[in-house]
Amino acid sequence: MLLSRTRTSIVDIARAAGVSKSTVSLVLQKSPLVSEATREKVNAHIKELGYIYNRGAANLRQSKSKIVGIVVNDLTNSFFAELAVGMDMVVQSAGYVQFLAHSGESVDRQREVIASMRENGIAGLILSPARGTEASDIKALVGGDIPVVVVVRNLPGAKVSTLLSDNYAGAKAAVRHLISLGHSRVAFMGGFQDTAVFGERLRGYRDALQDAGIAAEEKYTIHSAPSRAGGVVALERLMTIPERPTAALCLNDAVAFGVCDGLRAHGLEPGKSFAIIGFDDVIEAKTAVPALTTVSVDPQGMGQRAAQLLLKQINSGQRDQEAITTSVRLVVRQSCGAPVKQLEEMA
Amino acid sequence: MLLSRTRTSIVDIARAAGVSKSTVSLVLQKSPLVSEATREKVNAHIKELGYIYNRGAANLRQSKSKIVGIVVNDLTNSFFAELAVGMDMVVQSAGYVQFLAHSGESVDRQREVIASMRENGIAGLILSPARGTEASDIKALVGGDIPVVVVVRNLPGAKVSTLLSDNYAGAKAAVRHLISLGHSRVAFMGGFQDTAVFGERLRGYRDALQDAGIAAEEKYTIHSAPSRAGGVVALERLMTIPERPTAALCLNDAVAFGVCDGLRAHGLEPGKSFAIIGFDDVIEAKTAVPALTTVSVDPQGMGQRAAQLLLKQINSGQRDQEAITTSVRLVVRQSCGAPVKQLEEMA
DNA sequence: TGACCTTTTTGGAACGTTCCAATTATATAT
DNA sequence: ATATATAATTGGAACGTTCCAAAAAGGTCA
Repeated sequence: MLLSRTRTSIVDIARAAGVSKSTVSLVLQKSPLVSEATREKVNAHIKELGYIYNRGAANLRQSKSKIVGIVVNDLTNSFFAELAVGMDMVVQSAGYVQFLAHSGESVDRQREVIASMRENGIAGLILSPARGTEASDIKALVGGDIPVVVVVRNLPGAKVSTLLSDNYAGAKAAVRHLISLGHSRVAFMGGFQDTAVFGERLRGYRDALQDAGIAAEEKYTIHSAPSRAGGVVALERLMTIPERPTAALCLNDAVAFGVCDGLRAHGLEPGKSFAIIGFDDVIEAKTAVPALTTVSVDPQGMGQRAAQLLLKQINSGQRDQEAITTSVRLVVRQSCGAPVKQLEEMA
Repeated sequence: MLLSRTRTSIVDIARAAGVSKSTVSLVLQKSPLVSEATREKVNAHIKELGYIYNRGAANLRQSKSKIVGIVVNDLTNSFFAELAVGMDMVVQSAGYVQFLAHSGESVDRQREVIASMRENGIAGLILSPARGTEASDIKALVGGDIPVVVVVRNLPGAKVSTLLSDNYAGAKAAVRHLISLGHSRVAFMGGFQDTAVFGERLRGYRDALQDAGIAAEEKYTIHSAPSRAGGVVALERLMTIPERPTAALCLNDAVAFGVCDGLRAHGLEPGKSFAIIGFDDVIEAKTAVPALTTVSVDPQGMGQRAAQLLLKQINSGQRDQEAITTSVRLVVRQSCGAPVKQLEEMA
């Protein structure tokens, strides 16, 4: 708990170098006011005494900080881990540090950790909200005092900036591609219906079918946990329905992998017996066998943009909300790939 | 950058409640010295004015903090992400917050971020070192001022506490199991030889062979990046060698999955045509097809233990180093599973 | 030399808290 | 009522910085 017996401060250096603490402060700030000679002398003593700048004291004096808070709903999901890494990159390069915490989809935990971050003086917050977060929750936590950027999951009604991927367009493009390959019985697999992401992707899926004059069968939409295990479960469900689909758009890549697992367990070959498209383009997507056709979201790039947006707002002091949707693109690989004739035969 | 026009402080509350700032401070600390009546009065004003405790100011006064630093070499690797989540859990529950950063295996970045954390007043540090980190590096950064716990990767010579998994025993058990299934040509796949983890697991692999009276063939040790993509590459290499092995212990699960991918690309069936054992037991291991036999390390539990160890040292002020190795266990699933006779035929 | 300008340096107040010693209020015993 | 113990409250210094106004140190020029 003790930070040190009492760590060496600016006045220790001042005393050692025979100058005033103000001068040492100026040296630390690389002010041009101080003469070359004293600057060197002071720097020598700084090095010698192993001085460590106390940014907390400076923050107190200046009523500002170079700390941002990042709260992510699930760090064990590699999509969000990549997102966090992207943020980390730009935050670090800007000379800031981050409190980075994992809410584990718990709004309680999220509330606590945001409160704690605020007490510790963050200058801004990036939030990938836990499932079930209300717009009013964050208003209560950060009442417009600091800029907030909400990413990935929309929080309708919250007076904050948002950075979302274009879920609707991505899903639509994916399903259009499946249709162009000749599929007409296309499922939408995975996810819980209470999330905004699910809703947007489902809408894209439906509209693509409708545009092609295909009626969207209710039974072809199969809910499950948005995870690999959930994908396995969803596939089991799918196998039981009559007029079984020949292709599926999955809520995300994790579900898609689970569906692949499930197909194999049934002796079916993903990409040959059944066409699959994922969503997110996690790193494993391209090395998996078969390589996963998916909608690429570039989570790392998204994290970078989110952090840039936040830093911009911090530095400009501007608090007006900005809503950005980042474009996505369909990456065609093997999992959707076989000629459709063959698929029809096997179904 | 601005934390607020000037956020409401303890004296604002004091003024509003008609008491002294000292009293407000006592209320905040839940001191029994203050009477019930004034406590309620003060708390009411705290709520009304939307007061936010300034922990930075308190830290300054007390020369201590409730912040820990966590630096992880690669957050996009789900093993390390789980590790971080484990730490997050106990850190948060203890009322601390964490600076959590990703070094991306760069020692430069690692150095910078640790320096930055120190300036921001961390009370302790947990480090999963970037590849190539020297013991002297961390001595330079934290000269015994604060407790440090090094996890996962050993840093021989560093005067810090360490928490490592029992790589040697795990690898040995895995190979012993393969031998008991009848395999005699066993490969060790993946990883770079300059890391401590690689060395320890390799040693376990060799000793298990030796104990069984099998000579360890040099050519059966195949280096590659410790990733899924690396596993694919390693398998390609393996396919070219004469007297091809019938089984392999992989450096970690990521490599093992890559090897599975590679086998499939060659029309071979992991677990049937070739036995595979991974290391780490990441979440996907049990849902993959075939389910991966692996050495379970429980990264989340390890993260928890690491955080507990650090907090203990912070609170006790003790700085003597403690070296813990956490035990591991072999989890037998399908990927190593088929009867050996069949494997021999196919090889 | 003194007057003036420029370059460097410097005390001291302030940021929001804690903590100590000292003070004031309240209760209890005589 | 006074004395005394106990409970509750308080002012002010301190933590390590920054920043302002002001002072000191050098130069230049008449």
